Amino acid sequence: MENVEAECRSLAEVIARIGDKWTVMVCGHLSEGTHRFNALKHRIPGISHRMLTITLRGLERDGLVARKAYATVPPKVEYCLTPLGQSLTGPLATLASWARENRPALEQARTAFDRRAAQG
Amino acid sequence: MENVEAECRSLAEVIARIGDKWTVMVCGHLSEGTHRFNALKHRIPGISHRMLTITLRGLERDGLVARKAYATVPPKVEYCLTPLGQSLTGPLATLASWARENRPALEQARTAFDRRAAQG
DNA sequence: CTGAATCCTCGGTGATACTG
DNA sequence: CAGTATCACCGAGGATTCAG
Repeated sequence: MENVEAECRSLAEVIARIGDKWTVMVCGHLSEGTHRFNALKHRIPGISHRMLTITLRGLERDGLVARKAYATVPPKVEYCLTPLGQSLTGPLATLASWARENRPALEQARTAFDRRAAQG
Repeated sequence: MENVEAECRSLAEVIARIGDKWTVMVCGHLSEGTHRFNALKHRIPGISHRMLTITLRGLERDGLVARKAYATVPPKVEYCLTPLGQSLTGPLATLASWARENRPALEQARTAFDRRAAQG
């Protein structure tokens, strides 16, 4: 790594964008394919109606998610990843692999640290 | 991608952990090598004394950063990445590359979206 | 120089109700 | 079914001060 400064800034930008509470979850589920609003809401435990709307708006604004509304009654709106959004799933999967492989190490370090802190 | 559910959860965990305002910055600079507290503080524009302390504590707790204190006057404390922390820089660099390559597309999508929203 | 504690502000988030 | 608006809450983060 030579130009750490520039890498850091752009990385920090992306992390700031996708680092909120729900964005990665939404992206992950949309990487499976197109989903309707309520389908997403049902698949993502704990997300509120409002936050799903906001999260999808943000992703749509950044060109990562495409929204398709059908003028039917009742309304039907489908969301899917754009090519740009799909290109992000690769790097995210890399990070996810690291996460799965190293989660035990993280938890072990955490409990060890807390035990040391508790004892002094 | 078959098991999206599990991948999502572990990924969301890591994102939640490193997705705060300063962690990636600190990791990035420590990936260059060992640094003292004030060195980090000066290299990371805008970070407060308090937040640098908290961020480093969190990283140390998770076993990503090692802290070495010298019993001198004045005190001298050095921070560096652990092997676990170094193993994270790979996936992060992948994400950083994506960020640098696609930042123009993101900004373009954003302005286009905002223009559409402004006009109706 | 490094770190801990306190106070305070602000924005993200959730609950709810209403609209088309 | 999908989206918007309003209110209230809570915690992240900044400024400051004190300690070792």
